Amino acid sequence: MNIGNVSERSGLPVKTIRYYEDIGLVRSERSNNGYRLFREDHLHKLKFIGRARSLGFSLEDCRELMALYEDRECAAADAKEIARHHIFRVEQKIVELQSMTATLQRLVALCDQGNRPECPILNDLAQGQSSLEDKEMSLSRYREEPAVDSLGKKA
Amino acid sequence: MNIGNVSERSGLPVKTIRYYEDIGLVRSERSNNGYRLFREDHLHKLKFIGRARSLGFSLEDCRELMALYEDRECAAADAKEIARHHIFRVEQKIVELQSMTATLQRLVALCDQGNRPECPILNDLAQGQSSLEDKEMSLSRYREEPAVDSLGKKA
DNA sequence: TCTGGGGCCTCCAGCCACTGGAAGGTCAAG
DNA sequence: CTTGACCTTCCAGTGGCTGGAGGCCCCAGA
Repeated sequence: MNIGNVSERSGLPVKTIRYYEDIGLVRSERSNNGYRLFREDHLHKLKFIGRARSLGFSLEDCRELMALYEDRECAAADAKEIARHHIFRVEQKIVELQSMTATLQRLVALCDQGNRPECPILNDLAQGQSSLEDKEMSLSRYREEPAVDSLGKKA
Repeated sequence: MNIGNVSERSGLPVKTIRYYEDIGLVRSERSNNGYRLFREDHLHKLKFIGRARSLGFSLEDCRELMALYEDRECAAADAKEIARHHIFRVEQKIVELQSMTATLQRLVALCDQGNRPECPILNDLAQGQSSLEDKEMSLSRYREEPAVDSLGKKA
């Protein structure tokens, strides 16, 4: 298989596959013309990575999970550990984002009520306490773990 | 005020403040020795940005919000629009993350039940359907909006 | 007056996970 | 023989910082 074919069958962009090879996440042979040559098991690995990525695992996580998958001894416990840790990070992130939207929604609601000369959103950002009853949110820092990275990508 | 002072009072790292100046988000004067010189209104702006960032707004959002804050006419509606759009993105992100943890938790639960020779997590990643009843999750792509970026940072 | 230590400066490189583009080689169809 | 799709490499950029090198500046203490 050439890379375009693998891309189609794995759902990963061509550039991404090349990038994964670059950082040593997958390997490939070469045919005489210099083109990358992929076999079924390469494709399999790429799908594995794609699935793990879609669940939010980092590429380093993927590397570990793949290694576990390769040498199958006692892998389950380790994989579970990685997954559990990942769940923890994702849940933290969710709480954080929920807290954000809650605050923003209160601000927008205040805006909707109108009958105020100034914008409550901008005021809150400027003073950090103008319009909201519970001010804990404002200016609170979210500087914890490296956390879960964004999965939003352009298709 | 020197930059260290501003850093302390705004809660933003020195490097970050310099970076914000670099990208033209804030300005500063210079004293004779070449040190950056900040006044109260610079500090005010930096706090504004810090608060907006803590609510998940991008630096581009911050730029817009600040511009709205500067020239106060009809700013409220625009600010609300930005906030609303931001809420939308964050909520999408939350749903996405919830779906992830749900899947992962099912996998970990399967792992905990034991009495399987192989690890359900790794199997699912490898086949995308081995252990889960509802397979929609696996290999589903999350390629939408540029989305909300990670807020996890090292302190 | 010297010295040390802290704060400040600029510039460069790196993080993650790609993505875009330029410049060029290869291959199959018409 | 040309066209156009596909492949190659390499370089640069994204966002939002962060770390480090190398070098001023300034003040307190000996």
